[in-house]
Amino acid sequence: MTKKENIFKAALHLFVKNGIDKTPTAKIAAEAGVAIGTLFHHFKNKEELVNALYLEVKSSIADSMSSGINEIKDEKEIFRHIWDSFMTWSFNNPELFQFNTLFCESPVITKNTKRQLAGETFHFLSEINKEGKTSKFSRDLPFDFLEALSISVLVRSARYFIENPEAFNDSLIVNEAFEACWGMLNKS
Amino acid sequence: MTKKENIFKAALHLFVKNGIDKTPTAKIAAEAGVAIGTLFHHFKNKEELVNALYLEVKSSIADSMSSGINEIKDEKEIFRHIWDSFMTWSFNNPELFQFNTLFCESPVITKNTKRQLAGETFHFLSEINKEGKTSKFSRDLPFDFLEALSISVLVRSARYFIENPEAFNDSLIVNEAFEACWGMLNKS
DNA sequence: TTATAGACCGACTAGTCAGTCTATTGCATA
DNA sequence: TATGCAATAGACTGACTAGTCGGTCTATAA
Repeated sequence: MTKKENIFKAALHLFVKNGIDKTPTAKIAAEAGVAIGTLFHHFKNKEELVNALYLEVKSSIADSMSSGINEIKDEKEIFRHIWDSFMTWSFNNPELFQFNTLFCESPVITKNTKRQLAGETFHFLSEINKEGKTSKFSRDLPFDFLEALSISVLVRSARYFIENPEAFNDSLIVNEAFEACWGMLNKS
Repeated sequence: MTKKENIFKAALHLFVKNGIDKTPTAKIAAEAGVAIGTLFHHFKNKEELVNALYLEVKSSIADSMSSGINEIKDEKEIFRHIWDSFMTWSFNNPELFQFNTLFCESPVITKNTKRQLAGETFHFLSEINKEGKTSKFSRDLPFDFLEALSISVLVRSARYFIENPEAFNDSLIVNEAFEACWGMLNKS
């Protein structure tokens, strides 16, 4: 593992644990086993490090979600695929997941960087559902509202599974959680 | 308005706008039109100020939710009452709402203080729904999971209404949003 | 009129942190 | 071997911040 990767990993860990503002660059360097100068050799400043981490999250999550999605036709199945891949990704990358939920609204994340994740991660949702302004979900609400609600439920479910790993191994619970989300988006 | 109240208000405003860590006590004092010494006369330290603000949120929200809830018997109606009062409170107190969502998980909030809000605000939920370990919601999920999901949807809906005030004046949207949440918690 | 309490003031201190600077090492190519 | 660039190191600087301290001002009570 390169020193740069070490810095990355240490920063992720400390940011999630103590918050970005409460994490001195000196501590990041120390945990990475690297001198301060080295840290600032690889990243122009702290902000750049944070934003790099943010893009890392973004690409990691996008990778895991996009695979195989184009083959699926049925809408509920597509949404299920999104659900499953997000849950699995979150469960397997709890620190990246936490970094995302904790800091995706942080002002340290540049507008430039920002335009990409929270929106783009779930861009699939938009692509799939929006036709003009109409949603394919049957619940009669503005599309951006439904989108916001589903993201919020996706994220909260993932957090629950991280905190209760045994629930994630119980397919009855995972299914029912998905149905709960689906039931929110669609009239019965 | 007393100077203490001014400090309170300025702190709330700046914390929500810039974050707790990025708000120097000096700026709070300045915005409150008060000397630094005065701020520290009223609050032992910055942490105490934050925690005081937190308790303010808590009591404000609890006040608005508890009124009249005991008269209602029908379960869906009770949940609707919770829904309505939370939406109204959030809509009328957007800065308190934001303070809550932004900082309720912050480590600056003492464990002691913490034990009270996020849990207790929606304590109604628990009281009303839990009987032993069984939920009165028909969705077959652990109660704490359903509770987490409903809080998350409540909060996200409130945020949507704050950001889209015209939607909050459209009772069709408000009703349908409630039904969406209800549809998540209950099988059809 | 004097005494007491406590709200209020702001210059100051001690410490922290992001980022710089200068020096050294290793490695690749001429 | 010589040259030059990327990587590494860590002492250091300057800006900033939480909180202090000695003291003033005001209002009420004795």
